Amino acid sequence: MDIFLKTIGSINDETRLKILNFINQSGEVCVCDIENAFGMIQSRISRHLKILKEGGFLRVERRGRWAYYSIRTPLDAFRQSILEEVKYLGLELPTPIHINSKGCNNATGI
Amino acid sequence: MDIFLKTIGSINDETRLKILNFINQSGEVCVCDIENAFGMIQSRISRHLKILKEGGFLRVERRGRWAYYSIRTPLDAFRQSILEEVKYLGLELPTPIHINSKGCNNATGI
DNA sequence: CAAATACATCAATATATCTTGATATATTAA
DNA sequence: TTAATATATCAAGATATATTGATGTATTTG
Repeated sequence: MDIFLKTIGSINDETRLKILNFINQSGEVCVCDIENAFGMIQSRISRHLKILKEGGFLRVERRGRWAYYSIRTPLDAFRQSILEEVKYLGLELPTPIHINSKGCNNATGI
Repeated sequence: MDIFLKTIGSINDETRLKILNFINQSGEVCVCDIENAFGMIQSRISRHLKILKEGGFLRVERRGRWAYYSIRTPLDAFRQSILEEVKYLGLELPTPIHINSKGCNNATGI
């Protein structure tokens, strides 16, 4: 029950749906990629990623100073069906930005 | 997107999950059935039913002074998968009460 | 080592959602 | 018609969640 509510709660937010969709279509991205793509401050993105991770949708891998987020695999059927549903919501993906004012340019991972 | 969030929001609450599960296993029930079964005040149940209805899970049919709620049919695949998932959460169903202090005893509809 | 980068977390505020009690509406029964 | 029942809705307070800006931590670079 608690896990279910955590999962549901994690997708009960427009920003997180967009982030989830973005990662689903991008593959592996680091926090600053999302930060740049969405034009939102880092703490906000970081918090949403944590919630999506705790909702069971994402995995993180730290490499150097970057944290790479991607869709967790294997993903159970229920979360897969959610991902599919989200995919067809017609959410506009932010235009991918590959170079950042600060130096992060790991838009597609590595 | 708005519809999706409304659907997700409607199941993002423990009480509503229990009500949804209860209706799913009971068939057609009136508000006072749920009120009695869960021991919650009427306005609370009524509000949750409205939210579940707006989330696309329920339909209502008014007959006389009763409002009978049941799972909406046909139900799209996504909401069906949610119902299935909820079904296996191990939520304890309240013991069905058929006779009420006030007079409602329509526990199983009709 | 010192500075910079990438990310996480915290505290404060804003916003949304839930619960309760009161009230409104409609239907039926007396 | 009056009273009672079943349900819906509203207003107020309580609780939860989101956003921001500040700070903390680890890693890399010079």
